[in-house]
Amino acid sequence: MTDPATRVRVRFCPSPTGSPHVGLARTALFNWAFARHHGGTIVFRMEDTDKERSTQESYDGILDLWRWLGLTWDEGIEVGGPHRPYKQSERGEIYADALARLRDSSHTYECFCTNEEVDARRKASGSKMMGYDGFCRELSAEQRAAFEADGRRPIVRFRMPDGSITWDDLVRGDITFETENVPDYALCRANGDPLYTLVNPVDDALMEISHVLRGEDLLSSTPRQLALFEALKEVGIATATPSYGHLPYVMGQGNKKLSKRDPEAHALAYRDQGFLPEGLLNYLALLGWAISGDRDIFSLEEMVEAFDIGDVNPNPARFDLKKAEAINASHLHLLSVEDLTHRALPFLKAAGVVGDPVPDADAQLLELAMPLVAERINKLTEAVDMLGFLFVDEASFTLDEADAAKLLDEAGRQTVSAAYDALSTLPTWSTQAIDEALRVKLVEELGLKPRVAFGPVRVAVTGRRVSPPLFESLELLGRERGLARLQAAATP
RNA sequence: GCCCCCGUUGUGUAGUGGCCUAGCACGCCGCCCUCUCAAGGCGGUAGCGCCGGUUCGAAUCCGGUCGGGGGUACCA
Repeated sequence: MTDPATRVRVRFCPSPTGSPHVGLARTALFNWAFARHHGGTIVFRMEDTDKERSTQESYDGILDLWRWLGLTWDEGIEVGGPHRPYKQSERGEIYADALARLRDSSHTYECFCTNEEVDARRKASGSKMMGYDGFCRELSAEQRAAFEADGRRPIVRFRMPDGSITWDDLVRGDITFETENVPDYALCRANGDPLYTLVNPVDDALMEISHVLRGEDLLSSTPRQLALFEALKEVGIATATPSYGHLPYVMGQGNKKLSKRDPEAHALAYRDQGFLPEGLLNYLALLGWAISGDRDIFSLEEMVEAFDIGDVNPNPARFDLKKAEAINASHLHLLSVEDLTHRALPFLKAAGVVGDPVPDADAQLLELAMPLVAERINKLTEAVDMLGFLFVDEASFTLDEADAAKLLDEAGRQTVSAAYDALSTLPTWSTQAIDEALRVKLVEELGLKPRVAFGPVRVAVTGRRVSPPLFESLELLGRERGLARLQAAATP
């Protein structure tokens, strides 16, 4: 439970390795909503201590994602603040100092063991414990000298205390580990590089983080960090221990964690597919949280208002693309046509549907056409497929092969030809007039069922079986282009 | 193996001892609407892992069991 007297400070702390995962975005969202709900501060620091795996591309991708989603932060990379720098790769001296203090207070020791030696000892002793066995805890001067003479460079290990460690997890309640099950762990590589195990708690301490909301995958490292915090307080680096809350896993198909290999795991892909940030965010919020029993469409503001970390469900959540799309569609349909047009524009430009900059003629046509598709698209990219036929110049207009093959057979071409006859002398080129003329000719005179009558005409005019409404489309296309397409499709 | 977490329809969830013959949403199926596709409307499908216990009464509390997941790195 959050003590209102505690000022809330949370952090985003991604590692710039690979493309950002939807689980990472979900974690960021919950931190964001939690902090905003409590009027707290959000710190953004980049955990780039793994030089091997960190990339600039990943770093940029993470920032792009946060900006697209609108997950703002108050302190940290790009914006600065009292605890700079906010990239761990630039905080080497801070970690070296922490390490020195921990060593001087005997909370750490140097370890020369190789994994092979640890494994061999475990096998020999028949121990069930998998981690480090504490062999180097109390090394004699002779043993050290022997290792050093052997050319070995030690790593630094944290000396876990005896007893048990319990914390009241914000989403799971009391969790207890016996420290005998938590081996001494590495804080620093043999080459001197500090590890996540050290830098994450040290920075949380120094940046005065009050609440750590993170993935369940980090749950079992919490006792180690809690123990480290005690040591950090002793040596004057930490003043308080943050509260921890472990968010449920985001699972993929079957029962495995959604991995980077799964295409739906990549958060930025949703932007590129034409999801709305509010749509993705809303869906992500549903992965472990609900605003109420009978509603699942809500805005970020509503989420901030209602969010309580204690309501988060600890069960792992399966990522369901269909539901994500449905949620996104609901948000899309909530948009005004102007807003929708504005948002779809980048996709229309990128696909070459409209010019860039947008010519007046394109803008005017778009204003008329967008209302026709607004209700029938679920993602912004679908506007491209729906509207392309209106903007393409006649020379490059093509029919979808499969659709044409299916509907523009001999009978279909005759229907299109009849449609041409009905429209070629139409006095007024309007939706209503086109509607009436085609119905009289095709339905009444030829006796065709409406769906049979209009199918071929639709393909002739829009190029596809799925399109905006036919009569409106014809009106927007204009008499000349509309008739030309009918004529072209009527002849094999 | 050891440690930890989790367990409501296919999926996400609501549910904190009686309002639950378990609600909502997505999905799926059917119908209506209909110029296609959507949207919209209506209806249907399917669930408290299991076994004990506590209680007048349990999805809700307790114990056990089974199942799933994660951790067990000089990754984060």
